[in-house]
Amino acid sequence: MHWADVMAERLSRRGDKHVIASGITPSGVFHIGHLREILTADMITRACHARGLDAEFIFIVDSADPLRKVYDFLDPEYERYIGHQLGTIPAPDENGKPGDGSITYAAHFLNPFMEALKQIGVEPRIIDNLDSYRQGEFADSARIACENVAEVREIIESKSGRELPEGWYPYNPLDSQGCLDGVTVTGYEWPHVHWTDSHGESGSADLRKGEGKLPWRLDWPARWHSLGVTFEPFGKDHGASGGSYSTGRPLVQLFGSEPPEPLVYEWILLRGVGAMSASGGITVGPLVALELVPPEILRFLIARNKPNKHIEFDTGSALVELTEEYRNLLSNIQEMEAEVDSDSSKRASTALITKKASLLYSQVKEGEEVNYESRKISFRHLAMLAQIRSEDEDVWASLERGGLIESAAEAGGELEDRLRRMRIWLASEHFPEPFRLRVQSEITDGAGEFLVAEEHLEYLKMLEPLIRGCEWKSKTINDAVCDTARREEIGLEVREAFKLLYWVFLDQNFGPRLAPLFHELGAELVLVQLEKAIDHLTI
RNA sequence: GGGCCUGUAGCUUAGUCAGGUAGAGCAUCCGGCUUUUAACCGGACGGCCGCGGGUUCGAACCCCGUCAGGCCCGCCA
Repeated sequence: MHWADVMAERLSRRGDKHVIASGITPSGVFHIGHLREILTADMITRACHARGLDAEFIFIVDSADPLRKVYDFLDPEYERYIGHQLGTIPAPDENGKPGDGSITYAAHFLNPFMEALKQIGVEPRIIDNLDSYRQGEFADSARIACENVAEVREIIESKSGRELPEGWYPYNPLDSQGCLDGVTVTGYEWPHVHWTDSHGESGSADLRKGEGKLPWRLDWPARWHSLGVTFEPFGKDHGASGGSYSTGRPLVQLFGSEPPEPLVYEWILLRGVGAMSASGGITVGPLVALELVPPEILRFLIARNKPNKHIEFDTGSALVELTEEYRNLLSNIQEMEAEVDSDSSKRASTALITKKASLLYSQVKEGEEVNYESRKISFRHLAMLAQIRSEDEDVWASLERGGLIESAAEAGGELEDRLRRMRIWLASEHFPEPFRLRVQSEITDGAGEFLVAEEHLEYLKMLEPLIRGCEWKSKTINDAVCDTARREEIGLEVREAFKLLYWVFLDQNFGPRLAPLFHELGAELVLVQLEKAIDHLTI
């Protein structure tokens, strides 16, 4: 069974109504790792729906979290906002300096991510944590915490094995400047927490009005309590024994609710770099990846990997492999289905069911049939066409000739979208070099090693005038290349001729159809390079 | 110190929760196709399932131990 279905099954034993939560702090640029959090929750929500459960997916934005430090991408001016809540401070401008405040720090980083989520088919109910505080959603939990300080302290200290500092209090009031740091709680009397701050000011925070917040280890269970969360996936940082999930369990019970079902997921690692970090600036944004491949590929990245496996990712070869695997699965799944039936092993049928589910959960629209349209056209093929054909029409024509599509009309929609993204990928730094056609303007060492035989020179000498004189069409170019090789006085195998030309033009002994490539390169460029090859052999 | 996750073919891995002959993709090699879509089709090669014990008629799977890698217990998904 697919991991999302396994989880949904477990949830169905718990009840029929579920609130599936997911939360992220918008402290910096969102990255692919955050996508795992969201998509894990999204897919399990869908799996719940598939088995008739009433499940709602909510995405909690931690806008109430304070700025911890001045990250590398921020100007030192942000020093004065440390300890201030992300939903109350200004977004950085393009230089990392605090902006004019027309958009908050939290919204600045959240908005592009929301756009990516929309494209990727995830539309959760958004809950702004700062708003929740201001609307008093946490008042109940905060009151219980403040009335049971010793017990809360005991739970956290015993579970985490960590000693809390002397003045620790289960509620952090905002100080006179709106900062959460350096505030000392001096007393509590519902609904107020009294405090003094580092500026010598003192005051009272109303628990019902968001004049402060719960520290993380209480904030989390308080959300579970107020929203009735029954399931939440979280990164392994929270999952360790003594981590915030294990202290959250008894705390949410203290608030009067049952803890949600957990699911710990592993990190996505940037190949050759390590873990991604929003605050450390090592990221691949979901929007960047979305520019390069269709959204179902990114969903597939999450769907095909079990949550407890780490994922190695990059925007080059890893994306290519993923794209190819998706396509291969599309073209094989129906065949596999036909083969796997009653007489198959349990193993084979389990594998099939899991793979089908991976495809299903990769579809952008929930419940939509798997789209098989693009299965015949591989990444390699499309990448090659996109490189030698600058006009989309020519790409469609080529696909049509190859029998990969019925007609150019079929190219609309998804294929057109794929090609568009492929062109962006090609133009970017992310495109993997081995797939890039490297059209040569000199005779490379590799080509030089190949170009040794007398026939090679004869062939090129005879080809050159034909190329020069022929009508610049793929057909005539191709005829010139092949007919020349076949002439008796040359006696070169056609295959050998192609190899020769691939070496001269691409520095490798194979390549895409040569004639369209020449056509695309233009007569002038082709002739210059041919002459260089002739010169090389003549010396 | 405490805990979590991972370890299966050269690489990526499925199968572990419900024990029943170890599967796939990529790569490699061979063959087919040959006015060649680095395509496509067919085949081969390749695994003491980290290691040691135990339970069982039977273990990649369950139990105990052990080694290795990654990570957490400081609010980085």
